[in-house]
Amino acid sequence: MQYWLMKSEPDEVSIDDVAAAPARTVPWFGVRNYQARNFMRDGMRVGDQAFFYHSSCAEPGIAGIVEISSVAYPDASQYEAGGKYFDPKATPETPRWVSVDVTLVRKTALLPLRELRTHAELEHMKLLAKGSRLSIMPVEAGEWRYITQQLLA
DNA sequence: GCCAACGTTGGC
DNA sequence: GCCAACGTTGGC
Repeated sequence: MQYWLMKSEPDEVSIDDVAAAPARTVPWFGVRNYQARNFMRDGMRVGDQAFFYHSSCAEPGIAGIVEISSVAYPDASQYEAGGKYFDPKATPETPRWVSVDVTLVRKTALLPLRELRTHAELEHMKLLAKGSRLSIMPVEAGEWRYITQQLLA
């Protein structure tokens, strides 16, 4: 069992959007970074859990917990000509980008990035590293436990 | 809106 | 394969 953190702009897909989706499940689409893609494709297993993180918004932070509910499959948005996520080099025969499905476990009170930064126990989190911009990253088991038990209790 | 940090592209 | 130029991310 691996733990993850996944960033989404709430203007695009928020934790409430996941809660409102059929079966509380949405495809995670639009990842266009190879490292993040490889985490989805090679690292994620059905049943893994992830922090759902709101980024690029007034109050960035952890907004809930989701579970990975599918293995990786081709991201449909890469084929949508004219769309924001279109990739002219991707074809159905040789897809370049993948999605996984995520299912809501629970929405939480927002745990702001500002707050995360104040905990010495979390100082090594990849999320908090200077210049870190990855949209999908692994979370250490100890960090996961600390955040879920002490901060999202 | 600014800008630091990082990733990608493409000429050579 | 180098690296400058450019584009993107994302907090502030």
